Amino acid sequence: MSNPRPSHPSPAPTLRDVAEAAGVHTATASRALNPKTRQQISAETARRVMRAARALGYQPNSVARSLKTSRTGTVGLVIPDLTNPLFPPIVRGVESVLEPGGYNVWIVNTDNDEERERAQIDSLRSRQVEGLIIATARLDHPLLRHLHEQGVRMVLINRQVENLRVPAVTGDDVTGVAAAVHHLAALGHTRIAHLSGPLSTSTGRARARAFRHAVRDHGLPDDLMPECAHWSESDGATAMRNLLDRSPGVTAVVAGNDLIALGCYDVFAERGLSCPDDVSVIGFNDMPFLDKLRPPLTTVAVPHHELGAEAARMLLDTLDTPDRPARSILLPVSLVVRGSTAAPRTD
Amino acid sequence: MSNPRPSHPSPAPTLRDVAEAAGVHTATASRALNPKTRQQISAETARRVMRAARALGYQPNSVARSLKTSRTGTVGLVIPDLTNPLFPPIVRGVESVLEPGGYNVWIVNTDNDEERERAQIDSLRSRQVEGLIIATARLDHPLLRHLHEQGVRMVLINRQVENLRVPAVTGDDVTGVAAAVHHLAALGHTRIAHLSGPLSTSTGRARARAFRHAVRDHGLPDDLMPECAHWSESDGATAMRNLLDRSPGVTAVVAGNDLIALGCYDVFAERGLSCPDDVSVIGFNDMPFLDKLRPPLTTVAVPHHELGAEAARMLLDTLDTPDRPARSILLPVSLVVRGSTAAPRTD
DNA sequence: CATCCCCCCGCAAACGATTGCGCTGCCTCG
DNA sequence: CGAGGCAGCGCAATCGTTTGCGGGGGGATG
Repeated sequence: MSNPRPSHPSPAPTLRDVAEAAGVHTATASRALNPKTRQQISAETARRVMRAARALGYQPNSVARSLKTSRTGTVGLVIPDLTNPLFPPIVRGVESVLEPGGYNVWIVNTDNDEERERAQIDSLRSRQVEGLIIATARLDHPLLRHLHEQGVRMVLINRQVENLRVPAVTGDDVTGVAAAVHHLAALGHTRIAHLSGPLSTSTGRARARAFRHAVRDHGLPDDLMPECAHWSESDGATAMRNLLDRSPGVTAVVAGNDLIALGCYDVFAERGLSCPDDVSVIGFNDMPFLDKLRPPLTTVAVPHHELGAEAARMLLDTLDTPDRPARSILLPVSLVVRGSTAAPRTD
Repeated sequence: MSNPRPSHPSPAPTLRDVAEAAGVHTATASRALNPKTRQQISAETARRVMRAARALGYQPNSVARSLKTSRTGTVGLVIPDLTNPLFPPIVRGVESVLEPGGYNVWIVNTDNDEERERAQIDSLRSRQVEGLIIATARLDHPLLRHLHEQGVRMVLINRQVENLRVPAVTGDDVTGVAAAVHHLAALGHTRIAHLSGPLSTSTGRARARAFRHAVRDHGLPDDLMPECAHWSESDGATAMRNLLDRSPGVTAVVAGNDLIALGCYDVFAERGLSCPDDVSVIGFNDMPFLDKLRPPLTTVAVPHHELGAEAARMLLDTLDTPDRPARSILLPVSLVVRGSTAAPRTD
């Protein structure tokens, strides 16, 4: 017979209840339940306690435990928007190393809003997270510096902050962009544009700078670099429209990321342009299902899962040994050539 | 001058520190800081306390607060895999109503593994979440019943459990599948298959049943219903291969979800079949970027954000008034016709 | 048989906040 | 001038665990 009135549950059993049921003191019960301290207790007593615990369905109250031990076993993961397919793999990567390491991950979204970011991080801190992994793309604002000064352990993903010795892990944007430009140049393109992400983000700026260097290295013009207001399909589309209107000679574009590239696809459809025959496009990130697009999108694959995993490893390191000097690492990316790039039309 | 040794941070200030700085008792400080109780304190004192708090950078320790008040302001959100594009919108939907409601959301992944699910839920409970939103697809297993008996407040997404009065919100699968079948039948298809999701999931079973009814209503055969082992592209592909081998006459398929439909695309590419000319496909869910596929996938759009938001509203309701009878709601879905469906070839 | 040691276990103090209760002192009113 | 009331604040208990310390009892040893 199941409980007919689940709305009036008996309160959850506490350690006291277990101790009483086993006829011991709470201290003894506590030690018996903790594998680390169990050897201080006679096997017989330990058995009795554990039996009582399981009979009562005892679950330790980790709020109380955290208060006493001042360890929560929790780290915060700050991302802009879970809905961006970029981030779920990062999240899973982080979890894949933190959970076996005994930590749980608390995810918050900031929507790239400074105020929300502050509020969310405050909330995480008041919940006593032991560390932070920050994967938001905003360039340096005082918050990070402030946190660092307060001794908050953290590691950054996809973001560097100038003059701040905080560990960071990022994809090798420079090499990725260079590979993309080289690929297009080798196909014979001479007027290559870059639809950059917002230059207020560290990633947007890095890729734009890398693009400029890459085209210069090939002796190509570096003035075709409109900026998208956001990393979104619609902003990519409007940037592409403007570009086409103002610089009709463009035959290839390196998009700041895959979403921006998708925006280009929309414009092609609008204007009856053919990709890759009329214009080639390269994305960035290699988010899922790009191989099923029309045409399949050539892009730069970034190892997002690894990005997350590596960041998590670095955080574990800094939690273990806080004095370790902050190192930053760059993960290799790779150009994956699909169907959205081809030699320019020769007419 | 920034702190040169962030590895030895001064411990975070406590309410005591604030109280001492303001020259009052902790009780007074507590009341002064809490807007609800602030009127018990003289304006002058309150000001002094608040000033001291902000000077010290005081952040209330919500672990201690939770222990005392036995309220954590946290609810758990249990999903199978954040990487499945289905879930991020649900997550955001949940957050969009819970955060304004004063709650924070803790997300966990189960990977559809029973053991992981149990462990994750245990972890959430030990952290004293006040409610649970469960969006995993496994059919009834004893865990849910157990939780319900223990009086755990929860609401289910995309899942019903038989004989259990737990609120649930789901998409209207029956109507969606019927619309898909009707669309195909109207185009002239007579041999329509269903690549069902795993029948161990509530969704898989519901859609399969709905499909059976729908084809019968149209006087069509109901024996073309292979089951996919998982909701994945690769399992969709193998099911499609088998189907094609055994029932070459099939001209249209209703896939259990979009991923399975994508698996069909892979098989078409392998075998040189044309979609929709040789065979039509309909997906389910309308995950992002389906309009950019080759061909754009016809699918049934499920309002995932709303699913999450509605579930969150129901959870808020049950948290407020636990005795309210559990109601379940069905959200309307809609067929969105794109390029993957057409009349069968007439040869 | 006495001594010592060590194994088990209980005592009690924390962790940082909240909150019912009661005390003080001032103001008001009869 | 005295009594009552109330505003403002402090006292101390409490939430559920963990953990240093000490004590009692049993076994081994001389």
